[in-house]
Amino acid sequence: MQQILERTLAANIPERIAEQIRDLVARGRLPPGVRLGQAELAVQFGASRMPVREALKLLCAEGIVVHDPNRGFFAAHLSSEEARQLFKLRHLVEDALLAGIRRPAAAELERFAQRADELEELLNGGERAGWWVRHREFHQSIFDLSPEKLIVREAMRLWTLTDRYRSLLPLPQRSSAERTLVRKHELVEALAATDRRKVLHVRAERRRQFERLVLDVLASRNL
Amino acid sequence: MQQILERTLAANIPERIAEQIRDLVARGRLPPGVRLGQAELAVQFGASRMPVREALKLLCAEGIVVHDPNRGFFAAHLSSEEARQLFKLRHLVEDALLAGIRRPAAAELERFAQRADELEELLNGGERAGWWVRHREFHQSIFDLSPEKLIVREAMRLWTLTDRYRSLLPLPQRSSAERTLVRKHELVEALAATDRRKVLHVRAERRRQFERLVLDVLASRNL
DNA sequence: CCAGCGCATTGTGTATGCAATATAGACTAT
DNA sequence: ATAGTCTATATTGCATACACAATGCGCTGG
Repeated sequence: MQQILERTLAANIPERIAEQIRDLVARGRLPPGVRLGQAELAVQFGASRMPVREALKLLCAEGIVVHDPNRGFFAAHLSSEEARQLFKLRHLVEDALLAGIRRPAAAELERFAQRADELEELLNGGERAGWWVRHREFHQSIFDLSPEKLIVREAMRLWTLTDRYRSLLPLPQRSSAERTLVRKHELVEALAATDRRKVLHVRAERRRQFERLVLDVLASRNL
Repeated sequence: MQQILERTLAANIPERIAEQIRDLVARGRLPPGVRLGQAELAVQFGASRMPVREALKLLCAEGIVVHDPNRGFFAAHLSSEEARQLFKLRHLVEDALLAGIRRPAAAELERFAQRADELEELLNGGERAGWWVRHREFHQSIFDLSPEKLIVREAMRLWTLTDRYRSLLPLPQRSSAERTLVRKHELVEALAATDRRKVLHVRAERRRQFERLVLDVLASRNL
């Protein structure tokens, strides 16, 4: 089970570990409520308990891990109530953010289109693993068109928090996935036309669709 | 300079230390950009470097401390740009929050009025130290009228972040302080009447006033 | 047989030690 | 004189070690 630290851009160990754990949680690999033993994780990541501890504290601050003092760290539980509030915040923050994005340069537009194509490829290839991270990157790069960096960070934090709920969702159907991709290209076109209203609208619709799916699943499981 | 850990409700050491440092930063005792050496703080708080480190990481996640890997922790800088974005978020979040508060029970109303009076007393006594923490508590108790606990936490986080900027402000003039108090009692009345719109309006106005003051000071100092 | 208590075990929280990295100052060469 | 480099020092980051708290189990007594 010895899982090695994958090479990433982050220089320091705690962040790398946090990234890994975040991913494991997001992909449902570490189910909600599970105990996150420090020693166990330490050997899994080939580090000592201290960086692991710091990573857990980080995730704790992000809200995807909870910490009972003297008892330990646990993967945070999911609830429809939390989901609702998270989405409410996301709607507020992302709408405000997208309302103020600048027009992308030609090279950036190129890159957006390219990324949208990549996403299409990944989807056709049936790879679900890489999909969500690329998906996230794609939208982050859109957010980055805003000069309000602090708000962008906030938006991404909320994105991460809601992302945990994706693991609940069934695999996206082929048809719905295609609809999503159409929307992505719609988005790129809107960006090209500097049609902020359109960008905002497309994103908001997508977000609300996601929200509906999540809340439905949660309701059906009495969470 | 041996500063002892004051007794507080928090059980664990890192949180207590974080609280202290947060306070020192908020009161301008640790000016922006200053180096926060781990060993130094450790001896000041009579603890070892590890809890201090965790406290710093905590504050780092909160955004009032920044961390250059392998270089150390520093008190975060202030900037009008950050302030603007923080206030933008506060406006969004608090407006949404206050729009959904419930009517306080009779006992709670009593408590609000009492707190407003306490604030008046503190102001007359010229005590500036206790004022801001009471002020904060007062508004937190209003936020707590919302069932959306996660959003309340978010609001308080943003409150803390903007609170750093208070240290820039000159001492409130007597007259303006009285105006503020009038507004507080206005607020309590609006709460009593379940007039959400009024509550929202009073708070929003206050917030924008604070924002203006902060941005003016920052502008005058070319920050 | 069950409830309550005490002990052992497990795991967290904190302290200390050591290696690695950044910083400052002096020295050298251009 | 100034820029560059090398070295000494201070500080961070991680690992190890130890103290303490919580949990679970067995034992005893009712």
